[in-house]
Amino acid sequence: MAMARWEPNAQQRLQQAAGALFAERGYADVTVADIAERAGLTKRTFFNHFPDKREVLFADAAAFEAAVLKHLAAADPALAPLDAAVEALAGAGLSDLAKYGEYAATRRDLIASSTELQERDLIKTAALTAAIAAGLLEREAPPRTTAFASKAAVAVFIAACDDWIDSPRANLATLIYQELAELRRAVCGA
Amino acid sequence: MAMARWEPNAQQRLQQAAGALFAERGYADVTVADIAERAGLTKRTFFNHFPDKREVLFADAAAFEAAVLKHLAAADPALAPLDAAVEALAGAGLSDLAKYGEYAATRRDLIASSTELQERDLIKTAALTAAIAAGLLEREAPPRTTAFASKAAVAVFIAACDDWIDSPRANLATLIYQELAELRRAVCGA
DNA sequence: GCCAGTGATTGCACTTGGTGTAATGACTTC
DNA sequence: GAAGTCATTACACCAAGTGCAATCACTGGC
Repeated sequence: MAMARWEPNAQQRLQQAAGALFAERGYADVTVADIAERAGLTKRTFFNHFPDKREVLFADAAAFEAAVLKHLAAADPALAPLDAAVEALAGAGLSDLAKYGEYAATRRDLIASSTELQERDLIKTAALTAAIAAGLLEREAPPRTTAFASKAAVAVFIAACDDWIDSPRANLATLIYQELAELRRAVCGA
Repeated sequence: MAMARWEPNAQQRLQQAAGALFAERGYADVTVADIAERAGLTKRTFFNHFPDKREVLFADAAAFEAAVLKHLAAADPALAPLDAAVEALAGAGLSDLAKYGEYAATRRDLIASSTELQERDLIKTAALTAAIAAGLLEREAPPRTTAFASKAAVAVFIAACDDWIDSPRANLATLIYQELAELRRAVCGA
């Protein structure tokens, strides 16, 4: 309250405060009031910016989804649905995910520590999958194909991201195509 | 082993009360106190039987998972991981899912109406997927293969269940293998 | 400089989900 | 009939989330 009440980046400040507090005490032992207080705001203001406590960790998922859709629309029309989806994810991941840097591992561990956060994570990737499926529909692919292809692409992407977090020196695109090969082996025989 | 203490089926009564109330007024407009009252119990007792409000709709997921694992352990060791997983899901689904009958559609619509319930549904299928992956590991399959094969099998099973709900006269096993063929087409080329 | 307007922030009261703890009730066993 | 067990209950409590009205900071017109 001693500070000026009108600092410009409320949303971002809340995200940073939440990230710091979660890293210190864990997700469950941090209250929304705590987060707001560290950001110099109030609980009520937190809920003006985020619909619930979990969402503060998933705010940029929408931007990533938009990036994937943009890459998907720009992908070579000759590509098969699965390949187009994988390429779109790779393209968006290379630019969008690189900035996460070392924070990615912390974030992954944090999500893994709370079933609440896992649930939110799952529904976010489900939304991404559905968006990709819709994007594939624009490419004259049959609905069932889009459903399976989008799910497969996202599964490959997530597996590759996990690989990348464990060894960040590797090239994400390379990891993605390795996992894609693994998927094809698992699904269509050795 | 006292069988009849008070009314013996508190858990079941709570599930039925919840199902009825959710069908009447929707998930969001029913409170836990409402459910408990209709079952002749208290809010506190509800939370003695279910860890939270959503879980009352997913109580039998554990039994289904156990059934799948049993079928998986009994599957032909010569089968490829994906085929073994699909067969296990088909076997468990045929016996366990048939008694849902017409309630299956209501339940699906209810879950579709609430993001809270979708999240819980997603984490339950994720748990099932992980269990299947662990079961496949027992069959000397490499870890990455088990991850992708279990995810693919569950995706196929869910797609087939959706088909079955829309046309319950069809044979679930047939639908499953049709969707499996669709998946292979989507992942490994036309 | 004064005044109205806009939008972010806040205070407050309230509902609901969920938990810890101690007490009560019903039923079994000795 | 006393002791013991276990489900149920009462009660108090915290945290998430919402609706609503009141501020606050800053904008522009005058």
